[in-house]
Amino acid sequence: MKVATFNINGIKARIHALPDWLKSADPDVVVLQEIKSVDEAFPRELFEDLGYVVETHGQKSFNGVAILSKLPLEDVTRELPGDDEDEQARWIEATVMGEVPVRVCGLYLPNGNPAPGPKYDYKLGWMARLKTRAEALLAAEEPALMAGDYNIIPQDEDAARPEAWQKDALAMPSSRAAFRDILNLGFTEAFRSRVQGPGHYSFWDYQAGAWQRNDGIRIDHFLLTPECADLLRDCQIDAAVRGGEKPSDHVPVWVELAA
DNA sequence: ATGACAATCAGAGATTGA
Repeated sequence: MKVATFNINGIKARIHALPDWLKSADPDVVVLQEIKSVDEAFPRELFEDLGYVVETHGQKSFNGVAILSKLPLEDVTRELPGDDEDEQARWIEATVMGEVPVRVCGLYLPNGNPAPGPKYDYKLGWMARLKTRAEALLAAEEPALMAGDYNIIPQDEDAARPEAWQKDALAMPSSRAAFRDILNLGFTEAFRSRVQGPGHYSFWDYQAGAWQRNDGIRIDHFLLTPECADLLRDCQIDAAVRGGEKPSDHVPVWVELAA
């Protein structure tokens, strides 16, 4: 079973690029971030025609997440628990009924800039709620994963120019520590469990020719429970998608899971 | 230190992003 994450930076703007990638990569499940659309405006038929079940958690203008799946989904939920006041659409989860059922959580973690400030406080608060949900996933002792745009550069090797990010909410020591606080509960970061070393990125800014200069950062991640890590067969970044027609600034990252 | 670029909503330019 191939599960992917892709921050598409607007479904309307990716109406060609996303189906094109789905046809070539043929993932069974995709979690999308930044659909930037309300549920009613999401072009679900486009993906249903490609064989996907569509579950969205949309919002006007900003944020918004979704799950596309060729396998049946059960128990879809759309809120990260812990703050009833939080109006931002950044979380969706469902159980994918494959050969082995897998709980798949799709997340769009807050950017947090400028830091310090209220947006950074929101990021850290959101990560504290994420940790609580992560603990519950571990306690269930079942295959589960949390995938999406974490807006975290885990280590200096995950940026082409780490010095440029030192004071940024994506790479500050307190941001990295909050990420490790979750990882260290017992999750496997899928990509780093299989690939070592610098030069692997999932985002390149639209500005200043970042793609052409390979000035990227790696901020889209998969965290697997131990039971899910047992199933991990591969994890790759589809970097070439960034060079396509009218691309998102992020590219897809995917895992292959097998019993 | 700033802006570069893109998307959204709206119907110009502000806001957001990373």
